[in-house]
Amino acid sequence: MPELPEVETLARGLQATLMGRTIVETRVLWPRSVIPPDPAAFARRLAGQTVASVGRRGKWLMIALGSSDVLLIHLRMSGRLLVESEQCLDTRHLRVLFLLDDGQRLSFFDQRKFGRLHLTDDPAQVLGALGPEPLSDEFTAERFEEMLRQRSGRIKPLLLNQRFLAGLGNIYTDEALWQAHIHPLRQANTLTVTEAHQLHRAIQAVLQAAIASGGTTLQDEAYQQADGQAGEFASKLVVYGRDGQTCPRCGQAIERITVAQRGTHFCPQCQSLAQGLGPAQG
DNA sequence: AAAGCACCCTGTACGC
DNA sequence: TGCGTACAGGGTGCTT
Repeated sequence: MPELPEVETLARGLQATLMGRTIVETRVLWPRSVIPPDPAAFARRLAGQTVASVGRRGKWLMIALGSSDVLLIHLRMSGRLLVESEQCLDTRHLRVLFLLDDGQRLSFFDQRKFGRLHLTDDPAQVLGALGPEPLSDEFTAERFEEMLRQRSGRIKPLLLNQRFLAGLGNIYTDEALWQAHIHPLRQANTLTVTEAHQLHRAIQAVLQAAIASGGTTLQDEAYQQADGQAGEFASKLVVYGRDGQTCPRCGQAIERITVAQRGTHFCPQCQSLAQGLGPAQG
């Protein structure tokens, strides 16, 4: 599933390809993929617009256009964006198609139809509610520790909450918690200062390593970089999808439990719950 | 504030 | 073989 590293990789790839390109024509094959949901208006508004820049905020891809319009794209579960040549004819799961002035096309595929293309001149309305960027200068260990102190919920669902922190999904949350030796059910405000700092470092390390590998492409999965390449990080996952396999740190079997309706992978030995489920003592 | 659930979808994996 | 059902996932919105 596309999380921050996958969207970042995609944004970098698209930046090189799309900068300065003009959208000649837009074809919406699945109307619910676009916001506002009037495909004709969506297409009309995009016609003739030129790409000024491609960026990312959380899991949102941002394509800034020549006007004040921004095309915000969320891939959700199965969305894919590919720049293709004109003779590419695979239209399976194709939802939106942009014809570009250089003869190429930008194709939005989305098997499960959860993804959204949001055309707006006020991106803050969509992005404003997001928590801090985990790789930004503002996201310091001290700030993270402060954020955690104010929350009494379980750490895993909290990390998945995009209003708390932007960009983490199920895969990198499990990996970061493993790296920081923290059990997914730990209550956020019971983490020690040391643990909070470890988790902060783990989140940044996991995201940076994944970006360096071009993201994670799971088997039978849709995610691809803008040129269609698979990401290389899947082989470096330690806990995600590896239940039953041994923990490379201690040799214990990785377990899979359900937390807040999400499959959760962790090492019961390294990520002990013993240090504190309830409120901090003394 | 926290937690649970339904919803949006489809392909795959399973039981019968 | 083939049908029905459970499940995976991110995010929103509702209820408790």
